[in-house]
Amino acid sequence: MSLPHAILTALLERPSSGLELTRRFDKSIGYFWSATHQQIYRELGRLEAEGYIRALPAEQPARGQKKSYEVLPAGRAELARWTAASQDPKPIRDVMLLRLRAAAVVGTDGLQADLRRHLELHQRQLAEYEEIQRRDFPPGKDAPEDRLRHLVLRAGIDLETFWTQWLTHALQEFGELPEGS
Amino acid sequence: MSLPHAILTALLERPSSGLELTRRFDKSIGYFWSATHQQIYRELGRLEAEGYIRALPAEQPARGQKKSYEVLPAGRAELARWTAASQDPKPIRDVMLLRLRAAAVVGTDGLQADLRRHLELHQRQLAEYEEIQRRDFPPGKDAPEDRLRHLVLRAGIDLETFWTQWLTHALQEFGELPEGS
DNA sequence: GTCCACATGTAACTGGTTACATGATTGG
DNA sequence: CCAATCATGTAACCAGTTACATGTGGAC
Repeated sequence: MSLPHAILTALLERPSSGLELTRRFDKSIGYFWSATHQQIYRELGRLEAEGYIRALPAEQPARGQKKSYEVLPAGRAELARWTAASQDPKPIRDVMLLRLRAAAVVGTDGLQADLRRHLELHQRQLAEYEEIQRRDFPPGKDAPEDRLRHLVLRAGIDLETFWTQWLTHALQEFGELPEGS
Repeated sequence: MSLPHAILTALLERPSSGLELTRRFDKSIGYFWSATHQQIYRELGRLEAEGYIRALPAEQPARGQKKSYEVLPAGRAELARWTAASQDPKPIRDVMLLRLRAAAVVGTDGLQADLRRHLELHQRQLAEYEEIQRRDFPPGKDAPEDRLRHLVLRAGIDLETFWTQWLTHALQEFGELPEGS
């Protein structure tokens, strides 16, 4: 049940229409909680029905018309409740690790190329995060509420750093592995 | 579409019944791809229908009777195909990061306790992985097919290490943050 | 014989994904 | 007026989750 709360957070940061939210979920919040426009519209409907948000201005009844939402007090309260509530961390769920485990049984043919591709993708993501860090969090001047946002960004940076290192390591092992087993 | 391939891998490592698989998915493979017994039985049915696996011995027709499965050549081929096929990495999807981002808007009240709890859980998981490493991969004698399994374990160790460090860092920031904002 | 653990399953629901539908606005 | 783009939505499907159902075999 995280998507509604991701949307509430985004709307508190800035009231938006469905499409604007969709675009923001392609970056920013989307870096650690992605969503498609179908999910977002469905969830906006539910949130409005529950009285957590409301459509902003003059009535725009239907399709094709832009409709912006803002968070109501009940929505803010629900988000605060959810943020403070205890939640268990989810175990890792990663396909590449599964593929490596499978490769230990059926052989490593063809895997190397995709490992290299993933390494490149993670390096690119890491560079993007570091660019954001340079731009939004120059050293030595974090405003107090920016501290938390910087913390989140650093998690992204550290995770991508982990992947690049691990994949590099994996490719080294592959270099030393006998062909196709 | 990863669960069937996780099951094929597990069955190749050792033919098993549904319940045995369920137990093995509580550790080992389950460390990076978990599954409940309901999922496993459903998937075993599909895999058998597709001719990737077959029930092992004398016919045991129904409920209450143990039923073991082994992988057929077609199943092994499918697993090899899947392992080698190019697949995009999934973006991060983490509730704690979302909660921190929300806390930047609605305040950090109550979050600190759960951060501490998560830190403990990740430390415990890390210790468990390191114990497995000591037991199964003593330094200096990795057999070639064990190399890949060790690589997977090291990913788990490094990820838990990342989380413990990041959570420690986050708690330090919280110590310096003004109360409840 | 009854209870409990073992073992296999069904049903209903939820969140996420993919494909498609429909209306409004704007540039040519 | 036509095509492209913006914007909102519907429908069908799939994987994972939760709750429950049913049968077997052994301990007492």
